[in-house]
Amino acid sequence: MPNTTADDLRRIALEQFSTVGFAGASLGSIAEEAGMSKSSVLYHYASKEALLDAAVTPAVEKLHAIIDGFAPAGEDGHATFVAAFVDFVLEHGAELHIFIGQGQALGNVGAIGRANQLVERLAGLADAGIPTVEGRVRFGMALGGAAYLVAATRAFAPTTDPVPEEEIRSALVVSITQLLAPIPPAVRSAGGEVLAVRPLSAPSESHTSPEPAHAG
Amino acid sequence: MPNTTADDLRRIALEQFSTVGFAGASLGSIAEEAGMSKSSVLYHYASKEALLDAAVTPAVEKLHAIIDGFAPAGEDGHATFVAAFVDFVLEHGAELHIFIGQGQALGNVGAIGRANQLVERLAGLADAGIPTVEGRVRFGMALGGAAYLVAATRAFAPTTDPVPEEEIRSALVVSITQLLAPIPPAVRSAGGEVLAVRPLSAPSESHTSPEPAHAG
DNA sequence: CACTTTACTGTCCGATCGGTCAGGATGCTG
DNA sequence: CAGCATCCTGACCGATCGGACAGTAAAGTG
Repeated sequence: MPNTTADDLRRIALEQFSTVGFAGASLGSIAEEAGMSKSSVLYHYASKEALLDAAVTPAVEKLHAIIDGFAPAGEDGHATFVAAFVDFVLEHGAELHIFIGQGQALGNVGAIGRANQLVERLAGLADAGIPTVEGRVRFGMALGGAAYLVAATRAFAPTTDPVPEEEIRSALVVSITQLLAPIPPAVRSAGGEVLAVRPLSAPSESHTSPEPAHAG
Repeated sequence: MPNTTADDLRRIALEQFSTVGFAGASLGSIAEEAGMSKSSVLYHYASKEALLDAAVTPAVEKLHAIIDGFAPAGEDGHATFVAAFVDFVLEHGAELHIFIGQGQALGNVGAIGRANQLVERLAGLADAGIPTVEGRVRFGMALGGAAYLVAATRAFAPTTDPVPEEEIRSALVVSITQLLAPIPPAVRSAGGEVLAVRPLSAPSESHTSPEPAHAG
């Protein structure tokens, strides 16, 4: 039953919080877009913060599951993790935009605080599992870059002509996988030049397949 | 003369706009941190928006110069551009955080509107100069990822132990350069697997040098 | 000295915000 | 029918915000 009034409000609030910020969006504007009064919004959600929490919680839980799935790294070269993460980014660009831009200021809101912890945990996993600073930078660039790319695409979408999502998805999977693949020190010159990276360990079908991988 | 009251205000405002958002920061809180009254802030800057504009303008102009320098792509494989961009990202993380998180909502403010145009122009250059969607995704991931990485590092800095900036700088330069280097279709398998990337064209000293490249 | 400029302040104002509250309409249930 | 829960509303309140304005203290400047 995803078509209730409460879900409409969550959806609308999510978009407004993402575009104009939590402080910038007002209960009145959310109510207006939903075609109801401010009082009605406060009937469904006890407060503005409760609305934000509800709007963001599903994405946070999904992200939690994805990061849980990251721990056993190895075997398939993060292929499952990357696919799940890319799907997540493509589906929850608005929430990511909120985490990135306002996570610091809104950390006292339950779900956002949890999202911050997830980011820190992911950073901790990277610190523990990736020996070099360059590797960790690549890790952060890959994940953060994907998040930013989707957020920016959302922001500037009306200007540029649309690119099929599947194409973006596979490009993201390929690029992230490449960035996550460790660079063997042997193939780097003394000056630090990257001379080669090892081939992707993911099978060629993995980023050609039209169906997304589901994480939750 | 960068130590005037007006510059203090710009600095304080920039940090608050970045962390709690433009709508979330108040002239009162900025005045308080500056040790003066709200009226005094409005004496130096005609309005809150004017303060934002002044706080962000130097970074926008620097970014403008950097992007101008991108147009003649080729020769050194974007090495100059990448070095300048990385320096910019490291120096102006707060402004980038504002552009990323609030550029959409604050586009009516002059400098931020110009920043948005710069992003669109950069995207346009990528669209025109990079034939494949994957290449454009890599381009966006490289630049956006670097920006996000620095912004996130700023946000979560107090938790993690500091990494020398030079190390991050060189890692960013290496990774971005690699992402910007086109993937010759020849060395890719039929399934799309990346089998190799061409070596960096930048000399090995370029990302080992302790002095940053200056763009303006 | 008088005069002007610079830097700054307290007070006030209208607007907007999040949130409370009492009540209206509708529909289900006995 | 009465009784009750669900959904929604307008009116209202205190707080906060950006900003206008008159005025003041200090520092030049003739």
